[in-house]
Amino acid sequence: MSEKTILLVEDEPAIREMVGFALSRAGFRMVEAGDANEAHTRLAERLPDLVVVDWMLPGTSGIDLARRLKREEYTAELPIIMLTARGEEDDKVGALEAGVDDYITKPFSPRELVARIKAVLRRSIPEEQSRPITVDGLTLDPSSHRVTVGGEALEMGPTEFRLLHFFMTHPERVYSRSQLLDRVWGRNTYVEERTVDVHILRLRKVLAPSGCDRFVQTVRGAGYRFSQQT
Amino acid sequence: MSEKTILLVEDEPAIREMVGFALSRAGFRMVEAGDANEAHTRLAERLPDLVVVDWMLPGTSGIDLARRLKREEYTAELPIIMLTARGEEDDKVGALEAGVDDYITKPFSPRELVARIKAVLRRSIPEEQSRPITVDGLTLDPSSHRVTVGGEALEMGPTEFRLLHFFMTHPERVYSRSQLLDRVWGRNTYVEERTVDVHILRLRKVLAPSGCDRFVQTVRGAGYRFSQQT
DNA sequence: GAATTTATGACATGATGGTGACATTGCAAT
DNA sequence: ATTGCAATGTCACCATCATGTCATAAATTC
Repeated sequence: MSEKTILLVEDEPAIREMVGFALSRAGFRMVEAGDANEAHTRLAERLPDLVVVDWMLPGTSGIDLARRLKREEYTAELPIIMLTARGEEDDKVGALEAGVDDYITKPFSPRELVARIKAVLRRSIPEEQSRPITVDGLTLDPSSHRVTVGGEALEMGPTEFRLLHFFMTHPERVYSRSQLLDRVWGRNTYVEERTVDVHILRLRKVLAPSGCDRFVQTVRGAGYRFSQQT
Repeated sequence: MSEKTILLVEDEPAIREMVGFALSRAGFRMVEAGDANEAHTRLAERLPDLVVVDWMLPGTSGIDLARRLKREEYTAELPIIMLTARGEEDDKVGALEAGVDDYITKPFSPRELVARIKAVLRRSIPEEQSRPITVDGLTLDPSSHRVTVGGEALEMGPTEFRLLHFFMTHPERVYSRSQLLDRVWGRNTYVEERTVDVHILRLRKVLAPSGCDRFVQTVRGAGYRFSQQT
């Protein structure tokens, strides 16, 4: 089994260190973020297998972060474990509403956290998100965050990766620029529609040498489409 | 794209003016209401594309208004953006519970409001109902925005596509040029009736190689018809 | 054959998408 | 701090495409 990646969103360095130690000893790779903003940056770069979020965070609270993650298509399936303060019943209710998979009450032992992580990972179907997708030689593997064509790896930016990922999981269908912004960039981002063009261009440039750019098709007046047919 | 109408429910004239200016500059039409009652009157007259409601209103509060709108079938699908006071966490929770689509914390910049409005409008575009339609080998698939005959893709302009789409969903019936203009071009477009002829011609040219142009029939003195029969 | 209606080719104009360049930002290495 | 770098969003410019209109040819009706 490949090494699982855990994203820890926690502002206290002491807890970060403790959890980090426990996770690495348990064979997990850990990515850290000090607040919700940083968490989004990390998520855009590479999707972890699970997120551990502290309830109390500077700026956007952990619960808001969790809600946002569940709302975005790209991160909706991501399991979340929340760290809550002792005995805050309200927290639990809120957390469950936000679609959190499990929560741990502070103070907790590293051992318990690891156990819960394993339990959540076990029950969440890893296939759904991380199975590689192949279209006519072009393979995208979400778990290793890699795109290959004929064994050759392709280099691209995070946004292009997410764009291609979305396309390959939703082929043979036109998406307007607006829809792509919603579903690839996220609902709370406000960027120009034409920005989509530029990223389509960048994606095509990467795919061009292998000829796979033929899958990324312009539908004039409607948007873009990922299709195997000409 | 047609001009979108925004209903602003806000009691403070200063904010009304500011928002009004920002909206008109962004190409929106704005309708104003000072309280919940007035809002209902405006809604009865004409349904806007989106409602912006202040949390604090004289009489019925904004949150109650939002709840009411979501409860009524006529307005249930209407996107709502709520203006909340600074940092009132309770507001956010209540707003989300009431089915509000987004909320902005005062003070806000007009620019941000416009951005949010656009984002909400973007996401609330209903998924176009889209089952592929086939008539004797000729298939039109709205979701992939593609026309094929015997697996072979046909290329055509957006207007021809819409025209064919309309025809295939309304077969065996004659439509006059003005009816076609209304239903394919839109109610408030002003083009020559003869223009229809030209697009019929263009559509036929695309369909001709496969012989499918036989479906597009001229009914002299009446208009055009899409029919499987000769 | 004259009148009416439709088909068709050509064309100006506007809309749309592709593309290179650039400013900005955040991060990593120095 | 400073520098370098990669990613990203925005813009301006250009090529191409789509559209509406017209003039004229062809077809149909009387």
